[in-house]
Amino acid sequence: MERTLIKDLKDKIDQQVTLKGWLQALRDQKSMQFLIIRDKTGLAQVAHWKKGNPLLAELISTLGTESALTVTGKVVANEVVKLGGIEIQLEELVVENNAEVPLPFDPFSDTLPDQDYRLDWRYLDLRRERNRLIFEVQTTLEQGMRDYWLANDFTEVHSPKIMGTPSESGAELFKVEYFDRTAYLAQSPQFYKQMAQAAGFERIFEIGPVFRADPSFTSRHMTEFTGIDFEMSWIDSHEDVMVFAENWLAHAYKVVNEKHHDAIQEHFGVDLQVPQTPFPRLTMAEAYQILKGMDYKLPPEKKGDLDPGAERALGDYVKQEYGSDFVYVTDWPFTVRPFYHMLHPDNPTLTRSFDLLGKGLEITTGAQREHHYEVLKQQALDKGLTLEPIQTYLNYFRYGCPPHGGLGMGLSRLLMVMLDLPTIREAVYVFRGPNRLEP
RNA sequence: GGGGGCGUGGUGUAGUGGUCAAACAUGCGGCCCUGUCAAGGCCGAGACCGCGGGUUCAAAUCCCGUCGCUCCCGCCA
Repeated sequence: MERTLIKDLKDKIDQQVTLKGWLQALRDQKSMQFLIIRDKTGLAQVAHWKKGNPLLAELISTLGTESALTVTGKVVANEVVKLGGIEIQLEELVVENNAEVPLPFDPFSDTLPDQDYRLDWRYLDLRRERNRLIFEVQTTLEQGMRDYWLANDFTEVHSPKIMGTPSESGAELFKVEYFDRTAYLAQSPQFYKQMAQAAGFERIFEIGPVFRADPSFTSRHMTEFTGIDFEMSWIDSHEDVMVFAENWLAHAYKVVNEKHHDAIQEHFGVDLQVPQTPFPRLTMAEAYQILKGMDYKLPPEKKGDLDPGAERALGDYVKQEYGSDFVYVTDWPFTVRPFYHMLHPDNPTLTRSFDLLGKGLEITTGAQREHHYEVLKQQALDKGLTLEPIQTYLNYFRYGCPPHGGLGMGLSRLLMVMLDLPTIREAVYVFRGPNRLEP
């Protein structure tokens, strides 16, 4: 029999239906049994009169909560039932998969175990509607991003994640055995994005895994995460990238808002708003002035850079001054940026680069890239790199590479910002950290 | 990698030198009551207080080490 979703039961009064879902609660009484069934669309009460089928009653008594069930019965309107005034009179029950008793923890309890313990039993934690919503939002968010890219002539690429040479610094790379030699997991698709520019793709994006061997124990770091990257040719400066990015992000927010606004409000207490464009922009020099005015003291060794506290302070500042959750911080010193960021023609100590902060959290780094072979080589040397290992990359700039720029964004960090999540471990399907390889 | 905090039944907590062979909530088992619906009532099982060492007449409680978790910093998305 065709499955009926719980949300559609109200249209099936006096009909026989089949529900498929989990046993949320069992109230096993003397003459009656009540099974609360949950599917993705809601909860429904199933009633069973024990004397009508004593054998079935016995089976029901053995069920553990969270068992996976198929239930068939007649839908009746009954105003006594507090759950929507509807119940199913049980006729048939198939136990698809009984749940052992006791559960490692009850996902629907008022008090939840520590998050680390819940990560051990991630699939149970994900049964909570709130957690499923995060990934429904993520799906819609990515769809909104893709819509916008596709409408603007972007091509999707999938770059390799196994690399033969440590590309940038090499400090945070995972080594893997590769037959009889060593390979590395990609810590960024950066070089391959730029290869597509040299290839004449003009505009490309990639959503894919990124690996960082950072032993970071914070609420916003992972050793494997999903990177959202795009790169575009024929730009005049990093400003072109920022303009595209803010409109792209606003579109993605709009799509999410249209589909999930009320659910997000209900589960996260966030009244989601589509961000106003353009986002405020602060040069690093301006950011320093603002921090000074706020009496925020940066550690002296952070010269030219921002620490997380400074980022939070700037986030507060733009919220107050501009009512914006987002702010671009631009024109970072070359000393704190990678060698391939383009320098400002009128001030070669600064780069044509930007970070995007969302509610004071760094979610994006972007820049115009240096596309002149000789200049790029010199910048690499200035950073103390040897050219030989990156020669394949440098070659992209020898035979007609257009000016270009782009950015990289952390998908889970964006979700943290969007849904006000306290830790990235909630924003990712399965968390990977220095001490977490399971599940 | 550096610094702080925490580690008590399945889970969440209380207890910070003796009155703790450890309490409460929830969950679990049994019984009672009941068309239940945040169900209620009674009874019961379940923790050598992360692990190892030390101080003390006495340690869940203090000290040292160790492991785990967590937060902040560094690093970044």
